[in-house]
Amino acid sequence: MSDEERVSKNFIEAEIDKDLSEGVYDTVHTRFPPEPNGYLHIGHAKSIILNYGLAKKYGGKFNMRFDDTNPTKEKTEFVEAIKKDIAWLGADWEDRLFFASDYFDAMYEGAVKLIKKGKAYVSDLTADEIREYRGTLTEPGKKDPGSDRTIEENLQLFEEMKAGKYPDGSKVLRARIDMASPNMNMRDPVIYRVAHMTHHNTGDKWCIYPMYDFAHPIEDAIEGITHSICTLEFEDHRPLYDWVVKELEYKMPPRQIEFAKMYLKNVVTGKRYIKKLVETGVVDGWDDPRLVSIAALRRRGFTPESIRKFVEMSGVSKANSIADYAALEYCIREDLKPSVSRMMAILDPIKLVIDNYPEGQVEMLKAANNLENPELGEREIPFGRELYIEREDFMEEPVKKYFRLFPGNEVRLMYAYFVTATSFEKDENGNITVVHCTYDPETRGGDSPDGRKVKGTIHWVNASTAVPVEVRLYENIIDEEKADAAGSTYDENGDLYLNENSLIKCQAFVEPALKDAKPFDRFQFVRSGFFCVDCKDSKEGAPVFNRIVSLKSSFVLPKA
RNA sequence: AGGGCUAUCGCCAAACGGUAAGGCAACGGACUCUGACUCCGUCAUUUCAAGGUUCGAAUCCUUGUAGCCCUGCCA
Repeated sequence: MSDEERVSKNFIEAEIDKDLSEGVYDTVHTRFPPEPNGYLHIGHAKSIILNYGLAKKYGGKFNMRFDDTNPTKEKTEFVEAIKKDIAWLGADWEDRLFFASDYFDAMYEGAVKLIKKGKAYVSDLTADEIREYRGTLTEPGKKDPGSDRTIEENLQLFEEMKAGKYPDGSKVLRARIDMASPNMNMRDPVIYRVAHMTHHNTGDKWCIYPMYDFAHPIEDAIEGITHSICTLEFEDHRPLYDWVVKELEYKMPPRQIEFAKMYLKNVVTGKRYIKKLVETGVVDGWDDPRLVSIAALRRRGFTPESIRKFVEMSGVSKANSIADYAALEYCIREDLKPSVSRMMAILDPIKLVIDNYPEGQVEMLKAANNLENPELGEREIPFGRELYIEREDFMEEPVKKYFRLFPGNEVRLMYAYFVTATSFEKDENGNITVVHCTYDPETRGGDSPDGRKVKGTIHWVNASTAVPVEVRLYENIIDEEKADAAGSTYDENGDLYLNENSLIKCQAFVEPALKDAKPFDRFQFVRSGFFCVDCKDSKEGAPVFNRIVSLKSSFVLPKA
């Protein structure tokens, strides 16, 4: 048995197995049904991957469907964005792209059928009155006066609603179920409302629109969905879902199964906060790399594979949960580790001058692109007398167990030579600006012929050929402490709130090969993390790098 | 006359009456031309609590406790 087969089934798969073995269904057909009223985020990704994965696993089908039954909130603009995100995640709906609005005729017929069965009636109550009549959580509701109407009356009234005879809010169609039900959803729910609105798909054809609870089961049934998977808050709606498919007499009614949404720790998810962040200019839109919309994750540099892995790793259950962002980070590292080139970039530079290296000379040195994956090949890097190294790679007075550069210490310049620090210069503020060293010409390539070892290896970029680029670090949405250090604040609910300090921009120096990096190219920068070329702000010859994730841990100076 | 759902390690999450998987995180140690990676090791005598049934309980029963959802003409 392989590791993969050993992974236990989640509870939805267990239910599907049961349905299949009992002959309730002979196939599995799932769907992802977003309302086109905004952008998709990591939470939706879970639903998409779950639904698509289930269909694939059981050799069934997966539908894409826009649940567009409320024209007041929906826009065509979102339809395209959502399709793009889902396709990017790898969920393939083939030729099955549907709109709930395509079924408005069938839904209308369904409503007429309910009226004819005496299971629905037209109400004249206002929205406020309906609320009053519905009762409370502990008191039963009251009978709607409209429920005494005859079938003929209801039929005519509903027809007139459809014909546009009544203004918005004046009449609704209600399902006749149980005004005393402890389940509020069953207290004669409204199933059709009047709304004189232009729909993004059907235009002005309709002025009555079905409600979610009535429309959704019909959509599922029409498409032959077997397992209608949704989130926990719809659990109380399941009796109504079942009521609709039963009263409408569908031969193979779909079945609703609910799972718990998953939240991520320390990320901004609330729509109104994001809106505020956009309005105040803290973020540059819904795809700002600090956010967790699918588009933001894509722009930041996450891969579809990493998100899929994250979802699979997280599992599915009915217990509310908040996942660690660290798990997402793990997934992207795992994906990128073997697949991207490992380049050298200096984010916080100081100069290293090799005093015994010939002035003006530049030589080319070979470097493996990824030592763990030889398929990625090699490249040549220019090397010269003056280099940039990381500020943290030199210490005037080394602390214990520091084995990088300090006066008198020998280290290896990665893929280059052994060097020994000799002296250094400071500016008027006492900051080190230049470190002087000598190199051992015998150690070209990074090994000493006499077998001498060095404890430290540091990375570098040749100063005369270095390319200055903008590098963006997003430290603070990952970890609470880092967020605090970066000056982020929290709202009254304790949710993390970003401010302008949440983004750190550095002017970094990179290898010349990186000058022509294209949007979405990904690299590992030695000891700095994984980076992706920004798709919005990069220009020809001047890539901007977003840090996707840091390496697991960076060197922290021990306390002196 | 409220109803529904959930509770297993810091975080996810298996276990379906047969004696607490796995992953993330964390912590040791080895290795290293990235203080990364990799490797090796540690990490729940106990499953929200208290009772009960049973040879045997995370699983069944009882009673509590805590959290989430529901009173849109939103989805």
